Amino acid sequence: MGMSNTDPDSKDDTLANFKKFLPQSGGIFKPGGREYFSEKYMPSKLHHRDEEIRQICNVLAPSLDGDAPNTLMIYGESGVGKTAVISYVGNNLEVVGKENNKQVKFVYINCSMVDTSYALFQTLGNKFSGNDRAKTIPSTGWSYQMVLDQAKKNIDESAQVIILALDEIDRLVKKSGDDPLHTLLTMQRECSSAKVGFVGISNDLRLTEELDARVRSRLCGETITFNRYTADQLKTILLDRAKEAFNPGTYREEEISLCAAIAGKENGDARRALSILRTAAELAERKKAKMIEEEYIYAAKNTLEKDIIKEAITRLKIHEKLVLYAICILENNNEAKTTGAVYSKYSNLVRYAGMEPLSPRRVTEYLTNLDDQGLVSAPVQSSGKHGRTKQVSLNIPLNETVHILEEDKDISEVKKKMKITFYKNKRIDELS
DNA sequence: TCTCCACAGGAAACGGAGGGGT
DNA sequence: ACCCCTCCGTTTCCTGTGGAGA
Repeated sequence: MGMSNTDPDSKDDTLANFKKFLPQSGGIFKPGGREYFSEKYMPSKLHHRDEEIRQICNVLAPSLDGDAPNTLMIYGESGVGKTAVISYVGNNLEVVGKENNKQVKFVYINCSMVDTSYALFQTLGNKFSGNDRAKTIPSTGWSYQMVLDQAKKNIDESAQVIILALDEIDRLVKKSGDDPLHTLLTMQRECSSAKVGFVGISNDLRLTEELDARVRSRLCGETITFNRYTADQLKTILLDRAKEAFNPGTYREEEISLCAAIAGKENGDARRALSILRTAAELAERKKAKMIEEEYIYAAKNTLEKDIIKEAITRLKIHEKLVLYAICILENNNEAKTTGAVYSKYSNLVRYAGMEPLSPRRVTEYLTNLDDQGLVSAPVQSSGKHGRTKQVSLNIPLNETVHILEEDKDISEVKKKMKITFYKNKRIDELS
């Protein structure tokens, strides 16, 4: 029932629509070329990290002699190749170990997904469960002590040299403190057959300041810091990738340089440089252009920035969106944006929709969150007699933000119930 | 120098969802 | 069937605090 399809042409239209997306011969990308830009893609050559790779190999080398290597900390901002380098070295270590009959196991855990003690030891234990149901630890249900015991048993029974890389370890510490690390170090000591070496990877250079002294001293054996890529270095990385992903004659060195220069100026983030280039190629292909031109690079930069904002906003929880919406309204009305003002605007908004507002404490946390994500800045300021409060300001264009929010499914549903409208550049009249 | 505002932000606890062992 | 566990988003309760004005 419902929409019966009586139009004989509609099927063909659909097909025609799909055809537009089929790779064109003479397009920018080679067939399958897009995968060279995926996060998972591991290039055969990691440019400009020879020295870092050499140092890491030096530290980890004892594992090939059956010893646990010294603990290694790797610092560096995002997009400087930390994860790529450690995976590269780790995988090679396993291969070389196998060739020489010295079993080494490389285990990589990203702590942004695994950020509690329980989750860490569950994940770790299951890396050594060998798909044996009796050894597998469920994601919840067991007591913490049981998880610890089983994980330790699994690890020790493997009787291997293990290199455990904990990526984004600063996230783990931020959420769960240094407790999990301390337990990990104790476990390492208690293992009799297996030998465990740690590699900690952190975006935050001040990580160790937050650590307890006993953890700090044991964790910081060796330290390697990755510097940002310069524009020149980014250029060789991009050229390499372009050669693999694009058809010959569809790009020039000039445009690649521009791309590298943009990313280099910002923060030397290779991931960002690559996504600008990918998006530029995507735009060029859609416009049926023969080459990637300068204009596509700039356009790519713009759309990416918008996309990032849009994605960040869509990922927010409903009440976070509502808080942001309240901030937009205050901004539009030129009213003060203190914590209290934001909260009362937000709670009004929510009540108009017949819902219950969250507690002020929670909203304060949301504000800090929005600040962390860069959508607003909310520094605490003291105005003496008028108390201490966050002074909130939007970090993103007002009109665009409102547009995104009002398009958003969550907000538009709430708005329907609200009997309240937000017109561009017009004051809101709140109905009671 | 003291006061006192308007919150900041830590600690604990809650409740219900998702999952145990016996 | 029963009582146990942890996790997550949240509330409740709380103590701490920068600085304009008295």
